[in-house]
Amino acid sequence: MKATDSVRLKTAKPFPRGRKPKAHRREQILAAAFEEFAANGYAATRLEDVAKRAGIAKGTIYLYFQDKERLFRAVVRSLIQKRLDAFAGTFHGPAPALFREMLSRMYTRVVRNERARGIVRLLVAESGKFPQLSDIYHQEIIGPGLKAVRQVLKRGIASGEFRKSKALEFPQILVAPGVLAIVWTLISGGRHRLDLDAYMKAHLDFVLGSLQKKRI
Amino acid sequence: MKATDSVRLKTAKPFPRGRKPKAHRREQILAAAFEEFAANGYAATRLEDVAKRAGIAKGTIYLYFQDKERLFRAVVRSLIQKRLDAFAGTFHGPAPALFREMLSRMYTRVVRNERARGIVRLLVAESGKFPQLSDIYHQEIIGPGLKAVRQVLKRGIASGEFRKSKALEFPQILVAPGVLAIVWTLISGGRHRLDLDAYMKAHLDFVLGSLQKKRI
Amino acid sequence: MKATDSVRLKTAKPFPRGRKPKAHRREQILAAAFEEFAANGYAATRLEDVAKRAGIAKGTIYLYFQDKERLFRAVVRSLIQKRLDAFAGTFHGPAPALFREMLSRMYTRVVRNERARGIVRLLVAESGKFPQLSDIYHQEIIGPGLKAVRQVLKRGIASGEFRKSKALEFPQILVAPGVLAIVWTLISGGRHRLDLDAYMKAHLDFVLGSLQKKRI
Amino acid sequence: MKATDSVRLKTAKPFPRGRKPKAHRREQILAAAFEEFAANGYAATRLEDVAKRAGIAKGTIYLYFQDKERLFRAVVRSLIQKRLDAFAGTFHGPAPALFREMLSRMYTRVVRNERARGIVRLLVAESGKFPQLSDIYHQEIIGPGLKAVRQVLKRGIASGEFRKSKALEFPQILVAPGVLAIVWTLISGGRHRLDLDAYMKAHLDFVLGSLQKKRI
DNA sequence: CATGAATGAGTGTTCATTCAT
DNA sequence: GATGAATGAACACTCATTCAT
Repeated sequence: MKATDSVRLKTAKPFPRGRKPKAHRREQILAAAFEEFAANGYAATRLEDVAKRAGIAKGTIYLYFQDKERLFRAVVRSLIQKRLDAFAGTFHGPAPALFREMLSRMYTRVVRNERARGIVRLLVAESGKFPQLSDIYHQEIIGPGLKAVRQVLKRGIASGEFRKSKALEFPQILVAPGVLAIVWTLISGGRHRLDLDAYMKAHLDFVLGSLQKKRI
Repeated sequence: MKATDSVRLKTAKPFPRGRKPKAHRREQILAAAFEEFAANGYAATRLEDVAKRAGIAKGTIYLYFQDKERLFRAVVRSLIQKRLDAFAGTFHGPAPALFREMLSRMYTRVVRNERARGIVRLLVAESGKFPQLSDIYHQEIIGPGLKAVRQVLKRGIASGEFRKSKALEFPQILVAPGVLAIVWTLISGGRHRLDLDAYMKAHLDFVLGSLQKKRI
Repeated sequence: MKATDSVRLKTAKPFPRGRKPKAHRREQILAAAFEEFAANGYAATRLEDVAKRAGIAKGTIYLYFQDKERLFRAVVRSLIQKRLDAFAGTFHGPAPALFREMLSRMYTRVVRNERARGIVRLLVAESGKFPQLSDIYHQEIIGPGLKAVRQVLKRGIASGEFRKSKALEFPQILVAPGVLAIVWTLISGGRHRLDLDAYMKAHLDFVLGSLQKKRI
Repeated sequence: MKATDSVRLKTAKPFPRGRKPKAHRREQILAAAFEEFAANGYAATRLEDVAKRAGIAKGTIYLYFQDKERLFRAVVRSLIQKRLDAFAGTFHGPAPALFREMLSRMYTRVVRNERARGIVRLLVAESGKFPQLSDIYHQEIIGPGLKAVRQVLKRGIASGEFRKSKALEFPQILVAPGVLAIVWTLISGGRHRLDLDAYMKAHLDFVLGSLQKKRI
């Protein structure tokens, strides 16, 4: 069972009319809306489809959100609730292993995560119309993420495991193959699928190959 | 003899007509359409705006394209007319220099090129609705591009300048920072701008750092 | 000598494409327009199709007719140019034979004539929007036609060949089967075709059976 | 617009929303659509006018019908719900009286019935674009109707009241004056009105005059 | 609270009409 | 005269939003 998108579970509540508790209804709508927005983009998403997916009536959405745009903003906000855990600080071990662990998490949580890819699609597709979208993500996700990468890098340099690298200035470079994999997956739609296991290995190999001091 | 409801005729008012050469009109529309589609996405683009941008009337579009979707497809097709020039084959020099040149072109032609970024935005945003979109790009651009990268890599390995690398299997990894830069630029909209000169240097530095055999 | 080509005096005919004389062009358009109007009705007829059928450009129509409605009216007017020849007055023979001849002409010229059926279709379809359409036809065709029928009937009664009949008041009744045949043909579109020869015979038989005094 | 029959809908009430029982709404639209289609033909009918006549908003139509064409087809189908009752089988009396009764019904139900005349107008005007239209009517109305006429004729012949007639083969001929009256009424639009009472008498008189064996 | 029928502004598309060539 | 590209009003159809139930 995937934790990623629990929305598809058509929870078989035996309630004939018994509605879910109100707090849940809002989440229900947000989840459905996210899937629709991520799949079709803002403009092409019809609230009717969101309602259908959420298993409610069209008008019900308006009991929880003023209009389509507010719903979209709420979706965006709802997506960043799960913060990155302070990573580097809690891990004690060799920097390469740390980096490996970090990448592994990135692939599991982001690259392989349909929900996360949907967010990236929305970011790319809708940041023109909704600039705050990217602002939020820069502040909440991208910034902290890159900071964590840089910390690992720093630690590796400090410990002598890594050589100095311009990547300190642009930690994006270290994770870029992951981003490419996301974009690739988004675009290909399954027709030119990457072997993500091998790809991640190559990614790690390549990055460590550049960071680590070479044998004699 | 009078018709009962001849009322519907609201004679159009005069406006300069047929001033542009006909052959140019189609390109004009394609260019305007590309800008609108790239900026707003397929669904959110109004043909009226395309027409306005092209400096023509809404109906004129339909003289050149059957409908909105065909216009979109035509735009997509028009974007790939400039083929990648056969690159590696014509260049004779050290592999690192070749790679540097290749990257430099990628940044100039793609990353720094608003048109190219627009294409990427369209690919990400619309490949759900228009799968052929990505198929075309895989075949025409991405495939040949990666092939070129792999050739350079191969040549470097053959000449002993590069060590063997898993990147041979996934040449994407070598250019991934460029892709990230594109996505970054698309998302940021100018608010978190990358210093592309420094970034490209870091990219090159990093990649060569991984590919090249190290001095003692 | 034809009146048409005696007028050429000034114009040295520099026509590169050698167009037909102008008078013909108008007829050409009218003919094409009639076919389209009769087939599709006024509203559903596109001037582009009329032009195509006439083998000319769309704009050319406007050199001969102010607008679609005037074209339609001109078509209507053009259709009644061939007057009914004064029929009963010129024929001298037994009334039944006269009636037979009259019906025969009706079937040949009207019922079997696609053009005439097209006119009927237009009358039925467009007389709501163009009331004058039927006025013209009442005056030019239907009225004279019925008058002729009544004359034959009168003559037959006067000569003792026919008995007195209420059909004198409503001569329509005598030709009604012909009208039905027209409507039937218009509606059926070839799928429930009437055997018009047999049908006309039955029509004549029936009408004469009612008009003629019976044997003992 | 036709002032003739818009009278039926007196729903001038500007009620905001959802006031009518849902089941009724569909009939309401069908009725309004029929009147518009019958008056203007398919192409010239605007759905906005249908909506206005039905006292609803344009979009509401689309809650009940997929598009204009489906609405049209539904209208056509709705028009044939009232079948001809099995006529001849239930009537026991002299054939002439039976025929008189039959004609009387025809005039009351069809010739004098604006709705029925509207159907005929649609048949004539739209059977080119909608061939099924006439197929349906042939099967449901015209065929059974003619069969009934033929039955009466047969019975009269069997009882010796009628003489043998070619009309057995073409029962259309017996009712043709009724069809002519419909077409006449459709075309005239009230300007050359037939005296239908007298006309029907003449029709009956004429037909019986042909069918019945004559005195001595 | 929830519903979903109803609304009507908005957009894609057509086509009568114009006019530079 | 003849052309047909260009125009823009008009109309079919969609969908965010409302509100009586």
